[in-house]
Amino acid sequence: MKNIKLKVARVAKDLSQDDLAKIVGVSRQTIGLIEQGKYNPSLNLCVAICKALSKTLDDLFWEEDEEE
Amino acid sequence: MKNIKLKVARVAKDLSQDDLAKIVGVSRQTIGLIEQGKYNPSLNLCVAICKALSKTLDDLFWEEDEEE
DNA sequence: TTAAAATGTAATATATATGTTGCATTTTGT
DNA sequence: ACAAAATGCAACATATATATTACATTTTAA
Repeated sequence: MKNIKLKVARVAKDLSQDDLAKIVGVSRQTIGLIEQGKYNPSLNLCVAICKALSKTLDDLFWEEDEEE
Repeated sequence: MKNIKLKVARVAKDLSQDDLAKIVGVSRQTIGLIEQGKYNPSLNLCVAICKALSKTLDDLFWEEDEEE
Protein backbone atom coordinates (compact mmCIF):
# COMPACT_ATOMS: atom_id res chain seq x y z
CA MET A 1 0.00 0.00 0.00
CA LYS A 2 1.08 3.57 -0.61
CA ASN A 3 2.72 5.23 2.33
CA ILE A 4 0.83 8.49 2.57
CA LYS A 5 2.03 9.20 6.08
CA LEU A 6 5.61 9.17 4.88
CA LYS A 7 4.86 11.54 2.04
CA VAL A 8 2.97 13.90 4.35
CA ALA A 9 5.81 13.92 6.87
CA ARG A 10 8.34 14.58 4.13
CA VAL A 11 6.34 17.41 2.62
CA ALA A 12 5.77 18.87 6.09
CA LYS A 13 9.53 19.23 6.37
CA ASP A 14 9.65 20.82 2.93
CA LEU A 15 11.86 18.10 1.54
CA SER A 16 11.79 16.65 -1.96
CA GLN A 17 12.25 12.91 -2.45
CA ASP A 18 15.76 13.72 -3.56
CA ASP A 19 16.45 15.83 -0.45
CA LEU A 20 15.30 13.04 1.84
CA ALA A 21 17.21 10.47 -0.16
CA LYS A 22 20.41 12.42 0.27
CA ILE A 23 19.86 12.85 3.99
CA VAL A 24 19.34 9.13 4.57
CA GLY A 25 21.89 8.05 2.01
CA VAL A 26 19.81 6.23 -0.58
CA SER A 27 18.75 7.02 -4.11
CA ARG A 28 15.76 9.16 -4.98
CA GLN A 29 14.14 6.14 -6.60
CA THR A 30 14.25 4.22 -3.35
CA ILE A 31 12.32 6.93 -1.54
CA GLY A 32 9.85 7.18 -4.38
CA LEU A 33 9.20 3.46 -4.46
CA ILE A 34 8.71 3.29 -0.71
CA GLU A 35 6.15 6.10 -0.88
CA GLN A 36 4.38 4.25 -3.65
CA GLY A 37 4.38 1.07 -1.60
CA LYS A 38 6.27 -0.78 -4.29
CA TYR A 39 8.68 -2.26 -1.94
CA ASN A 40 9.67 -3.36 1.38
CA PRO A 41 12.45 -1.25 2.90
CA SER A 42 14.94 -2.50 5.43
CA LEU A 43 14.49 -1.66 9.08
CA ASN A 44 17.66 0.41 9.09
CA LEU A 45 16.37 2.52 6.24
CA CYS A 46 13.00 2.97 7.94
CA VAL A 47 14.74 4.15 11.09
CA ALA A 48 16.93 6.56 9.15
CA ILE A 49 13.88 8.01 7.42
CA CYS A 50 12.08 8.39 10.75
CA LYS A 51 14.99 10.24 12.28
CA ALA A 52 15.29 12.53 9.28
CA LEU A 53 11.62 13.41 9.63
CA SER A 54 11.50 13.51 13.45
CA LYS A 55 9.04 10.65 13.58
CA THR A 56 9.00 7.13 14.99
CA LEU A 57 8.45 3.80 13.27
CA ASP A 58 4.88 3.65 14.50
CA ASP A 59 4.25 7.14 13.15
CA LEU A 60 5.34 6.31 9.62
CA PHE A 61 5.33 2.54 9.13
CA TRP A 62 2.71 0.99 11.38
CA GLU A 63 -0.75 0.23 10.06
CA GLU A 64 -3.29 -0.50 12.74
CA ASP A 65 -5.76 -2.40 10.57
CA GLU A 66 -4.95 -4.85 7.88
CA GLU A 67 -6.72 -3.94 4.65
CA GLU A 68 -4.63 -4.20 1.57
CA MET B 1 22.96 -4.30 18.43
CA LYS B 2 21.25 -7.27 19.95
CA ASN B 3 17.50 -7.02 20.08
CA ILE B 4 16.76 -7.91 23.67
CA LYS B 5 13.25 -6.52 23.53
CA LEU B 6 12.39 -8.93 20.78
CA LYS B 7 13.77 -11.88 22.68
CA VAL B 8 11.92 -10.86 25.84
CA ALA B 9 8.64 -10.48 23.97
CA ARG B 10 9.11 -13.86 22.31
CA VAL B 11 9.92 -15.63 25.57
CA ALA B 12 6.98 -13.87 27.23
CA LYS B 13 4.74 -15.61 24.71
CA ASP B 14 6.49 -18.92 25.42
CA LEU B 15 7.68 -19.27 21.86
CA SER B 16 10.96 -20.73 20.64
CA GLN B 17 12.80 -19.09 17.75
CA ASP B 18 11.50 -21.90 15.62
CA ASP B 19 7.92 -21.36 16.77
CA LEU B 20 8.06 -17.68 15.95
CA ALA B 21 9.78 -18.38 12.65
CA LYS B 22 6.97 -20.69 11.61
CA ILE B 23 4.31 -18.19 12.62
CA VAL B 24 5.83 -15.39 10.56
CA GLY B 25 6.96 -17.63 7.74
CA VAL B 26 10.72 -17.33 7.86
CA SER B 27 13.51 -19.69 8.86
CA ARG B 28 14.65 -20.16 12.44
CA GLN B 29 18.04 -18.74 11.52
CA THR B 30 16.48 -15.50 10.39
CA ILE B 31 14.83 -14.99 13.78
CA GLY B 32 18.03 -15.91 15.58
CA LEU B 33 20.12 -13.51 13.56
CA ILE B 34 17.68 -10.66 14.10
CA GLU B 35 17.77 -11.25 17.85
CA GLN B 36 21.54 -11.21 17.71
CA GLY B 37 21.47 -7.97 15.73
CA LYS B 38 23.38 -9.58 12.89
CA TYR B 39 21.15 -8.23 10.29
CA ASN B 40 18.70 -5.84 9.11
CA PRO B 41 15.23 -7.32 8.59
CA SER B 42 12.71 -6.01 6.10
CA LEU B 43 9.85 -3.86 7.29
CA ASN B 44 7.33 -6.51 6.35
CA LEU B 45 9.10 -9.06 8.49
CA CYS B 46 9.31 -6.65 11.41
CA VAL B 47 5.59 -6.02 11.16
CA ALA B 48 4.83 -9.74 11.00
CA ILE B 49 6.95 -10.34 14.09
CA CYS B 50 5.23 -7.51 15.93
CA LYS B 51 1.81 -8.89 15.15
CA ALA B 52 2.81 -12.38 16.22
CA LEU B 53 3.98 -10.97 19.55
CA SER B 54 1.18 -8.41 20.02
CA LYS B 55 3.62 -5.52 19.93
CA THR B 56 4.21 -2.52 17.71
CA LEU B 57 7.27 -1.48 15.74
CA ASP B 58 8.20 1.07 18.37
CA ASP B 59 7.91 -1.59 21.06
CA LEU B 60 10.35 -3.97 19.42
CA PHE B 61 12.44 -2.09 16.87
CA TRP B 62 12.78 1.52 17.94
CA GLU B 63 15.83 2.67 19.87
CA GLU B 64 15.46 6.05 21.46
CA ASP B 65 19.18 6.79 21.82
CA GLU B 66 21.82 5.96 19.34
CA GLU B 67 24.69 4.10 20.97
CA GLU B 68 25.96 1.15 19.03
C1' DT C 1 23.72 -37.30 34.26
C1' DT C 2 21.80 -37.96 30.06
C1' DA C 3 18.66 -37.11 26.10
C1' DA C 4 16.04 -33.80 23.85
C1' DA C 5 15.19 -29.22 22.65
C1' DA C 6 16.83 -24.70 21.69
C1' DT C 7 20.21 -21.91 19.91
C1' DG C 8 24.55 -20.56 17.44
C1' DT C 9 27.25 -20.86 13.35
C1' DA C 10 28.87 -21.67 8.61
C1' DA C 11 28.55 -22.63 3.48
C1' DT C 12 26.13 -22.19 -0.50
C1' DA C 13 21.97 -20.67 -3.22
C1' DT C 14 18.19 -17.49 -4.36
C1' DA C 15 15.14 -13.54 -4.14
C1' DT C 16 14.83 -8.91 -3.73
C1' DA C 17 16.21 -4.25 -1.93
C1' DT C 18 18.86 -0.81 -3.70
C1' DG C 19 21.98 1.77 -7.15
C1' DT C 20 22.64 3.83 -11.63
C1' DT C 21 21.37 5.90 -15.79
C1' DG C 22 18.29 7.85 -18.77
C1' DC C 23 14.03 9.57 -20.21
C1' DA C 24 8.93 10.70 -19.75
C1' DT C 25 5.42 12.94 -17.21
C1' DT C 26 3.63 15.95 -13.75
C1' DT C 27 3.85 19.90 -10.75
C1' DT C 28 5.23 24.44 -9.56
C1' DG C 29 6.66 29.20 -10.09
C1' DT C 30 6.94 33.17 -12.94
C1' DA D 1 2.64 29.58 -21.66
C1' DC D 2 6.99 28.38 -20.46
C1' DA D 3 10.98 26.65 -17.84
C1' DA D 4 12.57 24.31 -14.03
C1' DA D 5 11.95 21.13 -10.55
C1' DA D 6 9.89 17.01 -8.84
C1' DT D 7 8.32 12.64 -9.67
C1' DG D 8 7.41 8.24 -12.20
C1' DC D 9 9.22 4.53 -14.69
C1' DA D 10 12.21 0.99 -16.95
C1' DA D 11 16.48 -1.82 -17.73
C1' DC D 12 20.29 -3.60 -15.95
C1' DA D 13 23.86 -4.30 -12.15
C1' DT D 14 25.08 -5.16 -7.32
C1' DA D 15 24.59 -5.98 -2.40
C1' DT D 16 22.35 -8.29 0.98
C1' DA D 17 18.22 -10.44 3.32
C1' DT D 18 16.62 -14.89 3.57
C1' DA D 19 16.45 -20.18 2.68
C1' DT D 20 18.50 -24.52 3.18
C1' DT D 21 21.30 -27.94 5.15
C1' DA D 22 24.26 -29.58 8.43
C1' DC D 23 26.65 -29.66 12.63
C1' DA D 24 28.26 -27.73 17.20
C1' DT D 25 27.10 -25.84 21.56
C1' DT D 26 24.06 -24.59 25.20
C1' DT D 27 19.91 -25.07 27.89
C1' DT D 28 16.19 -27.64 29.80
C1' DA D 29 13.77 -31.60 31.71
C1' DA D 30 13.52 -36.15 33.41
